[in-house]
Amino acid sequence: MFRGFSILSVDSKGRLAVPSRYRQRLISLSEGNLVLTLNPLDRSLWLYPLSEWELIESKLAGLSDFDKQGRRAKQMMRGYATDCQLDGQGRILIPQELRAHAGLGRQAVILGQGNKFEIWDEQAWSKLRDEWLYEVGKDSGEPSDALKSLSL
Amino acid sequence: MFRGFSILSVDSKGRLAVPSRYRQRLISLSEGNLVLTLNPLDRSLWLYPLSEWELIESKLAGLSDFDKQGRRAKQMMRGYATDCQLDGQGRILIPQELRAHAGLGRQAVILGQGNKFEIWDEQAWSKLRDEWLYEVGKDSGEPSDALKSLSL
DNA sequence: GGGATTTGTGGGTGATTGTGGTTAATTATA
DNA sequence: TATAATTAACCACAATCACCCACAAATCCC
Repeated sequence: MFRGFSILSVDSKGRLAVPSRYRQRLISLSEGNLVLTLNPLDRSLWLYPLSEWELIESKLAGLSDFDKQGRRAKQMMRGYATDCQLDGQGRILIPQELRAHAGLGRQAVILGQGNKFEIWDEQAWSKLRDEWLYEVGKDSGEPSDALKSLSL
Repeated sequence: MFRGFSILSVDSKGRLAVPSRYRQRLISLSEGNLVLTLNPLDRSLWLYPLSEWELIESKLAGLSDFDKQGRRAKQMMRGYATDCQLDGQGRILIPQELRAHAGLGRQAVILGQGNKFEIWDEQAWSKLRDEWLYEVGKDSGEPSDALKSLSL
């Protein structure tokens, strides 16, 4: 399971270095074959090892086309799914289209999220984090049932 | 279960020595593998033995991505969860980002909190403690039902 | 109380990692 | 087919980190 946080730069060619602590695992999981796609729920990207992506793909195939949310998620994720490979320096190239969707500027944040990574524009991410911390801290907002019962 | 209190210094590189009385236990629990993440409820950090963190992670994995609050909790807790290892001197390195979240200066406080440790900036902690003692002393705040029936 | 040991703190150094750039290959376009 | 644009492979530098050693303060033990 992937976890953890890094700030990385996206260079002028749209390349992003995957933090080295993950590389070995990515190589042994799928020989460094990765799938990058958009996150249909946020303005960010998801990066899967190929083997994990294949599981996702079969889950998506199971979603009914008559459920609108499901259909859209399917379209987005599959439609934008891009194969990529770690280069010699452990970087991936993020296609223009996907960079635009996530609003990726010079600095990006990469978050380990279990079976995948999530990639955000650095500023967008800090904004989101601050807002969330504020919400949670207010201590008046209504936590969802799932959260209320969560003991950490 | 961890308990107790220590004041420790954070050196210029952001390292913090785990009090030696805990080290043996941390090593036997998870070979000195620890996970440091942010405490979303306060400006402080949580330090888990890896084995304890894995329990938390599986709780988080159960939250739905289609529920916004659940998704955010997952992103934040997992995203900031940083693997660390005790170094030869029994220290951990606290990443810049996490230090910033907790406002960690030169002196830190580490509190045993059951399945984890809580790490505070020393000044922030004393302030909080004093405020809390003052609040409770006033005896006017409304304790929740759960607290009212608590005998300590 | 005094010596020995453990513990916390600080710093130096070499290896690793992230980043930027250059050149060659491939693909697309005119 | 030639040219432009894009992508891949390669190299080099700079910042960071892990590892090591050294010292001082606290603690333990006789």
